[in-house]
Amino acid sequence: MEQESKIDKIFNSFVNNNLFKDKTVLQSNHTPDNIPHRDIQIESVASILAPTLRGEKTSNLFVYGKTGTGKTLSVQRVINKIMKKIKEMGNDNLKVLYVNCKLKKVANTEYRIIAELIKQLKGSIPATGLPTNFVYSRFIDMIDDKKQNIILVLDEVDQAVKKISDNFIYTLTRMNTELKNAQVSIVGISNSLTFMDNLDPRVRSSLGEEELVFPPYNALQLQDILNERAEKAFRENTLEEGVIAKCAALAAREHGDARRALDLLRVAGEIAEREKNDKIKLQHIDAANQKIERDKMLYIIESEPTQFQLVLWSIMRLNEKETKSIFTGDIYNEYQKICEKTKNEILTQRRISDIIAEFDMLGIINARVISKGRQGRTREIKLMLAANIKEKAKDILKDALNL
DNA sequence: GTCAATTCACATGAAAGAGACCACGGTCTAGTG
DNA sequence: CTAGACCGTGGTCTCTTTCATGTGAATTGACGA
Repeated sequence: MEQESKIDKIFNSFVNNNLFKDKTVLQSNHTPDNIPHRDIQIESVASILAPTLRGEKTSNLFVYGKTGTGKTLSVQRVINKIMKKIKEMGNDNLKVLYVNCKLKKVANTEYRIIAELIKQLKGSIPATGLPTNFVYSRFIDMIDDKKQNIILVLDEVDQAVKKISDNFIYTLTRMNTELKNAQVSIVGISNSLTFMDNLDPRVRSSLGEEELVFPPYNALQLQDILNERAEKAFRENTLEEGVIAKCAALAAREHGDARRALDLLRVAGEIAEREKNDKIKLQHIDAANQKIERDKMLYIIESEPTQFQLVLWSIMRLNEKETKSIFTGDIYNEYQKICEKTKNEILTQRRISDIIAEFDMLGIINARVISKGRQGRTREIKLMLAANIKEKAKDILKDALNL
């Protein structure tokens, strides 16, 4: 991995000999040496997790913050430091297990989360086919075979809880009572600030022994971050005046998402490069902003299952025909017609209702539940795709559905 | 005109089924010594 | 005798159906002024 990134570095600097010096610095998997404006948070995390150095159990920690506020990065930084320190001190009674609950393949269900944990302990467990309790006890056996401390980092727990239910966290927090030798501390990381509120009180009290909030970056802080990275990423004098400020301003509007800011800068660079410009200009940022939005949407649409695409196609057709609002019933009728034409199986209205709700979540449509009095209750739906995306999306759907 | 009851067209929830996937253990078969 | 092929059983996982319940305001119809 590390070798590969080095090779990338070389290739990047030779092949595109104009703007980028090292594009990897701007990519989302890059781990910077320095995390600006997060000193307080990092210190807090460090002081909370410090007892592990003496082999004590730490309080469970819960970290909130919107995407791109450096939560994962900061926690990982502290943990790396701890591991290093532990190694210096010469004991190996500490293990850190990190699971990202958002990654579908890795951890979409209780079973898979535990399976992933076991895998990280160098154990092997089949991807499916075993009873969940069995996997649980296997995990407990594995960590309880000697006296040791386990730090369990659950990234994006809110996703897992939404998918599974909160009693799996409860089980995890309760695990200590079953363990004779080992001790487990849990670090939960969540994007949602309200996540804790609708949690079982038992879970809340045990998981939230310590809480830490990562506030969004403001535009100035984002500028610092961007400046630092841009220096490594680009050759000298490739940034036009105000480019960084603009990136920062745009990203600050998106709840201070640093990852977004870096993406903007990188994509802007790529666009400028493709245009054979020797400088990144302000207009490239705008183009990048649009492109990111557009690519994201199109990618989502493309990778959606057939039934979802059929529903979206129905919505788009209605959107063209009708100038008035669209309602669930209209969509279902249109959808049925299209299914018959394309010889697809017709799902029930109940299901379509859920699919529509999911499109709403994705931001492709905007659905509002309204009551039309005697005409019943329904969703009022608006397509939220910009005109240039719409055309492209239509092509994708036509292609995917053989229309 | 006013007020409460009614009613529509879905929303929203819970539970359960279908079918794909997989592990495990047992049985069968063919190849080996 | 043993390795591998081939079941049957029992588990998970995702998508879906079925059944049940909820809901907000336009409409209705009774009522009184």
